Amino acid sequence: MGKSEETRSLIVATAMRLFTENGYDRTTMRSIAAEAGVSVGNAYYYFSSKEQLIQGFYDEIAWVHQTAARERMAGETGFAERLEHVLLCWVDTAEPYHRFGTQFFVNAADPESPLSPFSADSAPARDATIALWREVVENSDLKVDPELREELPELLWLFQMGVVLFWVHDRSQQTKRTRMLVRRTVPLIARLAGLSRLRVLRPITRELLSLIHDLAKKDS
Amino acid sequence: MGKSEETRSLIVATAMRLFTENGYDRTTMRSIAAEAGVSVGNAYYYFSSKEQLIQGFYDEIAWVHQTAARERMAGETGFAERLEHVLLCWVDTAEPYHRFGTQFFVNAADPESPLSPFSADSAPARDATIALWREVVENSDLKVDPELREELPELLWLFQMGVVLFWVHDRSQQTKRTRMLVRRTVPLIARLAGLSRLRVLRPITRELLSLIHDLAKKDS
DNA sequence: GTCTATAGCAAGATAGAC
DNA sequence: GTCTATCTTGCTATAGAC
Repeated sequence: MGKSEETRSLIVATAMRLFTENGYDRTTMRSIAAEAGVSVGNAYYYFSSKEQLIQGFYDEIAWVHQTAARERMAGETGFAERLEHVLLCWVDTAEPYHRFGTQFFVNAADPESPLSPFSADSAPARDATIALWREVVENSDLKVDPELREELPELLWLFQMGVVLFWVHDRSQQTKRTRMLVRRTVPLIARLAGLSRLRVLRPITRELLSLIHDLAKKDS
Repeated sequence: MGKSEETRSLIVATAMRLFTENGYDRTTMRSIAAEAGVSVGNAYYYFSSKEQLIQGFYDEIAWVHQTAARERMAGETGFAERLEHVLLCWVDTAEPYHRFGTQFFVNAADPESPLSPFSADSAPARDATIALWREVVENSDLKVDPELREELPELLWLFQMGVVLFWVHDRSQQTKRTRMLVRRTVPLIARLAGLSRLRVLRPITRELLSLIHDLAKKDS
């Protein structure tokens, strides 16, 4: 690891520590620089803004979650069970950062921000997560409309974003409410996915898939 | 209108203009004050922060939307039609502010912020909007499980928040994509609501209602 | 209670020297 | 790559006019 890399990661690590200790807003660039033993200008040499420091945090949490989730659902074939494992695993992984994590995800809500989960910059992280969801579906015993099956990983990623949004607003102890949300919506989703082939629901399923397809088009 | 009211609305109007022209971030309190011909101190006398200026914007847009929406769905009894009217009416009302509106809704995403649609400060505006949704349901010909009917206004408000979230990220011309989303999800929602009494879906409906009920509890 | 003027702080960000 | 000095801007404080 060159000097450059070293300074960079020193700054990130210091920032993460101060963020967890004092919160995002109350942690100043000055204090990060001072604590890391570098100048403010140097910190800005590596990170073009305070927000940019957050990307490092995202990548790490995503990485930890994916490894833990794969381990946790290994051997399990029930779709609902796999779904629940992955989501609860995320809640567990993110738990220590909940206090200041909210600040982070607020910044991520800005569509212009490279930190947005929908942004081009987030594409690698997003794709990696969707790949995880594809594994959830493919190695499960789920019986579902083949076309829906194809779209399911992306839809589950979207649902995960919804869970994150709920989690951000969750003020209960140990984010119990988010856990409840997960535990009780997961069976509903699994049930609905299974029912999607039913005669009465078939047209709704098709129209939903067609809509998603049309919305995904880059033009229009 | 007294002098106080006049100054207040002058400041809001100026701020709105500058926000639309230059964006939220690039508009400084100094420039707002200068352009409105008041001192910075005076601006802060009326609005405790730059964010606070946004609340005025919210209130105005909500007011305009509600009046226009009531007019637009008057006489219409079809549930899906009424739903579509109200949502498309919102998209129309918000259209001129889309460019900088995103900046606003980002601030609103902060759960700690009084600007959050879930905050206590937003309760009056939220209740007014939910009341509008209650009218949508009640004066329609919708046949639906009575318990679901009771919760429907709040659920529709939540759906509206989802539409807003989509709208914020919508970069298409005249927010065509959001309009498409509305036009095509509305029939699905109406259909699903109607089907909620079906034997296969009944348990799902009940469980969903029970979950919402439990999540709404303040404790836990 | 409404408003001006001005000085100043804190903190994010930048310029330019080395 | 790194630093010091400086700028910008949200926000506060004060003192006083009407």
